[in-house]
Amino acid sequence: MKRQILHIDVNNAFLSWTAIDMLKKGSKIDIREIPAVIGGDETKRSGIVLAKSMKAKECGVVTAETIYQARQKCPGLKVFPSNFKIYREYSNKMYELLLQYTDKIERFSIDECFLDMTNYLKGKTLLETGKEIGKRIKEELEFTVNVGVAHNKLLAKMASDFTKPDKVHTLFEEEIPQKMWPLPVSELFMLGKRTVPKLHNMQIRTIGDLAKTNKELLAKKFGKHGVMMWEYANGIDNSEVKYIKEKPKGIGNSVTLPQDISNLEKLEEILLAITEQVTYRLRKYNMYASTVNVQLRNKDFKDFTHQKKLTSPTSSTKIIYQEAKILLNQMYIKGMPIRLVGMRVDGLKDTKQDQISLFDNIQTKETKDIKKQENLDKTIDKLKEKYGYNLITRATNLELDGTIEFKKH
DNA sequence: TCTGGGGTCCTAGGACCC
DNA sequence: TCTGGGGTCCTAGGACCC
Repeated sequence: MKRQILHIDVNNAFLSWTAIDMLKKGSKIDIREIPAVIGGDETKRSGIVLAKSMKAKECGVVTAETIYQARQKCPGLKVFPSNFKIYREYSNKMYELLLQYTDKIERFSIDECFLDMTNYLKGKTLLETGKEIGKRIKEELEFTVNVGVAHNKLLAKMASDFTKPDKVHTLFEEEIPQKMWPLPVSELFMLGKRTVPKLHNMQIRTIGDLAKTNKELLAKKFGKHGVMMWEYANGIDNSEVKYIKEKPKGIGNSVTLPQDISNLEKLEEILLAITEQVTYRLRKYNMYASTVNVQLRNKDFKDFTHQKKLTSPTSSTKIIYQEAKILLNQMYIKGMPIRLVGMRVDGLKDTKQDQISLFDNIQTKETKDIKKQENLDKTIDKLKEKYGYNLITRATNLELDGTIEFKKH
């Protein structure tokens, strides 16, 4: 039995949602109707395009390019800041609406959902249901979406990416040669800027070319990735709609610094601030990390990472920071100008799984200290929740003078 | 005033063990 | 004097997504 899958993709999500928010607050202009982008702050060296209006797109503005480049293409371009708090609200509103159709919804990102409509169609066709959803979102939530209609996730996602905005497209198996194969191979999901040139060298230019390429050849050249791209090009995808929210496998935070820093002590302060944010989120999940990873990016955009597996999983800020600091010191070459500092924890577990349980009531001084530290962390967390994240930080963070901006979760 | 931040998954090489 | 090979764990880096 064929599965019935819909993919819902909000058109220019960040820009549309900002536009609605501005209108609600009395703005006279709808930024969806002018050349506009949502972008980072150039003075903080994070000036890239996160979303663009149709008018900006017509100038040739693309997502993820610099605001500087976008302005060259589009003089008079208006730039607006992002606001993730309101994006989450609109994302949730859409999710609530979609729940009226099926409870098998995978929130693929803040602005994309997969719906498994198998056994939920109530006499309507999948296409009719997709159209109804698009219409209702437009009428009730005042933004538009593209809907992809297919029998697996890959094809639904490819379909929702056809012409935009406010469109519903089908991509059933028999439509693959006509609708998908003529597209440039770069349009295929999971083919990025590194792989596409390699395919071009093999004279593979369209998705159809890729579909007709020998699978074993691709497997030999690209490994698992090669098998996957061949299957995708042929419309094969058996993956399930993951409607049960999965626990995170890792949590990380990184900051691009307003200016390059070549001072180790300053880098350590920043690392501490980032670590506190990461371990706070870790404790909110009631999880424990088994590896610590530190990332540096130098002024030439070269990335360095060092990681270390811990002897036992922990959520303690102190222990994780101790490890992170060692990694930073191992990695940092004296005098190197650093553009970005990041840290993340991986190998997240629900329990500490350490030796305490094996040895029953025997508690060493060390395990008592860990317990003490974790209780202190929890107390600080509660204060942060009560008085706001920015007010409660360790003394050393105060010297940072606002260089680190925390997101509230 | 050129290039974000948060994720997941994969690969390759070295260490180590039997 | 000849100098294995398979398996697993750990680490660094890379590719891709939104």
